[in-house]
Amino acid sequence: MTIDNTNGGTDSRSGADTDADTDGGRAAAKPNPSRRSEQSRRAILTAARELVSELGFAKLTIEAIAARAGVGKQTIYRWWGSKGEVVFEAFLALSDPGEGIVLPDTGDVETDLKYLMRETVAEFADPAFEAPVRALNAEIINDPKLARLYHEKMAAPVDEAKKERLRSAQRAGQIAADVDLDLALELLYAPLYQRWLLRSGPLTEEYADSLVALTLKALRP
Amino acid sequence: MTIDNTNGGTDSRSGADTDADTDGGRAAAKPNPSRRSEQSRRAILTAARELVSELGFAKLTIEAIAARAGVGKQTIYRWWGSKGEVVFEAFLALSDPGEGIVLPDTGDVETDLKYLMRETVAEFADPAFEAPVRALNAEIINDPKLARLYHEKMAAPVDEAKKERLRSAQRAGQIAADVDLDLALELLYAPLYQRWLLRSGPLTEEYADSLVALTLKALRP
Amino acid sequence: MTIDNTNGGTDSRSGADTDADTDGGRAAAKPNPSRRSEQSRRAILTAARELVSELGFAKLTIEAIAARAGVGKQTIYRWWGSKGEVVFEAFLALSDPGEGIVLPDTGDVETDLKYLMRETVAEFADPAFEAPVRALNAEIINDPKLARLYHEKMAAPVDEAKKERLRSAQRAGQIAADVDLDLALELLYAPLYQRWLLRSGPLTEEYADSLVALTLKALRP
Amino acid sequence: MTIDNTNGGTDSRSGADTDADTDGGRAAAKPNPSRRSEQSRRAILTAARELVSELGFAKLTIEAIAARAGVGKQTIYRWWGSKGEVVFEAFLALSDPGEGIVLPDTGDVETDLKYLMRETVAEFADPAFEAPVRALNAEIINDPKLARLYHEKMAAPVDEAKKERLRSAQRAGQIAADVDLDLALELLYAPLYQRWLLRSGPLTEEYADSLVALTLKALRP
DNA sequence: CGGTAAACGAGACGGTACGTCAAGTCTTGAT
DNA sequence: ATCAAGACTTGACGTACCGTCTCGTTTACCG
Repeated sequence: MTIDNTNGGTDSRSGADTDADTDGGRAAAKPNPSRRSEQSRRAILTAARELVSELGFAKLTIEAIAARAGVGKQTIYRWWGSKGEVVFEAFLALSDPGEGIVLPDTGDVETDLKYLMRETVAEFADPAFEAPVRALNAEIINDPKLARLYHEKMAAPVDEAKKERLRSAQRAGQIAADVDLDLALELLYAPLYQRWLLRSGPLTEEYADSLVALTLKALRP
Repeated sequence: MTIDNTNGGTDSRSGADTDADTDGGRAAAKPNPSRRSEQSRRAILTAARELVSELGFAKLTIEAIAARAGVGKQTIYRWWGSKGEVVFEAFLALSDPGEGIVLPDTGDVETDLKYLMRETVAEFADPAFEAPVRALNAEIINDPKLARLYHEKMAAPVDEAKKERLRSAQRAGQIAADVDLDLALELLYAPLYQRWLLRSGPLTEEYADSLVALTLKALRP
Repeated sequence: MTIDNTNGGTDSRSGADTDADTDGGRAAAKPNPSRRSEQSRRAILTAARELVSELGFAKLTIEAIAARAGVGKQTIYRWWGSKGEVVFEAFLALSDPGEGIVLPDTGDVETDLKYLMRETVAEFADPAFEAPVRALNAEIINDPKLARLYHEKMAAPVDEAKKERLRSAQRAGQIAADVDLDLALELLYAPLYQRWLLRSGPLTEEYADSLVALTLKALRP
Repeated sequence: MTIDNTNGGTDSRSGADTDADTDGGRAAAKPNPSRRSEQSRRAILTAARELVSELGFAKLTIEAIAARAGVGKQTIYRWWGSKGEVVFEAFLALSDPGEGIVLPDTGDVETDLKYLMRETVAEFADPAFEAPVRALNAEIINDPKLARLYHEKMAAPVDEAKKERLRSAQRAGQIAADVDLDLALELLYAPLYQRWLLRSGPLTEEYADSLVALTLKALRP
């Protein structure tokens, strides 16, 4: 984890709105982040992570998080705006890779993509991954703010690494130079993700291979 | 979301299920579907539909449905196993097209697909469509049973129509004959759906066009 | 203290009130007393009585009453407006003597009053009596509604019995015929009650005797 | 209500107490009264007084006092043991007459007492007097320590002045020489006080007059 | 007269209880 | 027997204060 600044990351109030926040007269209190207990923060995040795995997101309660963390409920409400935010930050802390992500590059884009996609299929089959990620996605559907955070903090770094691999393929002449890489990524991953998330079909390695093959046909120069 | 009730299924209308069930000694009640009040059923479904649009799924309550429908809570619990089931059946009743769906076929698959995709983009931008469909998808994520029902009752017929159009394109030599049409459909729709559902990017007509163009490149003979 | 319910009183059993209340439009719910659970009511009252004795009124909580009574909090909030009302009704149920109170009448008013007053002194010294009655009085000070109820339901019958004894003394020529009996009663009891309630002095049998002697001097024909 | 704090008393000014206390090893802090901020003390007392009038004692909170006084909560907890103590000292500071109280003495005890009692009746009717005094009395009921303090610091001086007037009447032969003046005072005031405090009856000037007349009958030589 | 320990304002903390809401179950007439 | 109505137990909600515990920041005493 990178050294934290005052903001701390998930702070919901620093939302999309332009936080000039001169506070013309709002009654709401503004907790001072510099006095925040790092110990409590970590205990809450840990408890949240554990409980999501144990109960699933829907059955998770703020009270249970507070109890497990040995923390007053107010300490949660003071720093997070919803159950979703807590859980999201818990995931964020977990998944934070620290530095850059580098994907394998054997020189053959098809080989590498098939490897990546098979890996993703395997990951989706892991029950420890399943519950929390489903929970997060279900929340994202109904919470634009969370969606934005998710894409900024969690998806973007990974996507950037994948696009870097595609750029390398472009340089190698394996993919057309004028292809929109964002679109290309969606073509590759969205079908897979959707099958898993919405259970619209079986997820096998063969499926992953077919998907890569078909997509690469579209991307070829 | 909850495991299940005695009924064993969401579809309350399929009374002819496996209801041989002479019940050897279980204490649980077995409501007799033949005595069911059709009027109450419709009032509940209508109330559910209205309330999902007004409040969203998360803020929808069984009590509110019962109140709006002028119905006792027990009448809902008697025939449905969860909030999700009620709402799903409400959608189902709404979207039921009765008979087959036929998509336009001008002879040029690119034209037709672009039209279809632009139409989908427009539909996704309609607020009246937004709330309930997001709600349904959020539930599907965490409820395999609901997912199965959704794909069987709602998605399948539409998908079949789309595949029929692709088959027509295959016959016209515009799409390779050996393409897996399910996969093709996913390539086309999953990126669009994901952008909307998970808010991973802007949804424009240009995007739809690019998506069709790129996908068709993959499908070409 | 609390606003009020339509009933306007603590005694929930007196359904025959003046309940003209056609309800012009208030949104508040009106629970139907005929469906009330007598078992829960009694459990609540019993728990309240016990807990006041154990903890005192100030440390008594609605939650504790509900827990001890094996009852949901809502069931308390549904039928009573405040902690004070519950406790008051608990006392009321306890102290209800059913029928009329008759005080001893030896023919000599001084003897009888001294006996009565000494009895009162003894009662005040009983710890089981102390906590709840202090609690009730403390509430009465700040709650006019409760005060009215107290005087109507609990004090009035006892006072009437005492006045009857004084009337007997008037007939016997031991007390002036034109004395205001309410005032006489206050002269007798208020000093004693105040010493106990506000702890303004020691409560002894000698004090009771002196008080009776002095008061009777004032009441003599 | 709570037993006590280290300080041992409500009167924070009596710094010279039993403060030999060299403290052999207790960990508890001993705030040094000489460093106490007189400004904060006054702000707290003022805030307490205002807030009791505005909200009543029950709804008064330490936090509100601290906020209104512009003071940290700890500053209150450092010097007082309970809400009751703060409020009591606030009253005490208010009512402190500085020096001795002298009551009118026209030579006729009945005239003077009726005047005094009517004045008391008027005082009781003043809403500014009502809230805080009721609050104080309600606390006294459940707090022996507060009761003792009240009688010592607030009641005693006034009672002494009244007894002085009665002594004067004894000297003038208007009251029997052997009358217990404490008892006499109670006979006079307790009925009035009780009517007001427990709302047991209307408080009028006529009532005050009758009370004086009847009591004097008991006190006559 | 400058250093230092206290008291101070502020407010975050672990808690308890509040009064409300809804869940799902159970009971009572009415149809 | 199902229905509308709604009281019931349960449990979580989000809020208000509790009394304790740091935080810097004055303040006043003492060396």
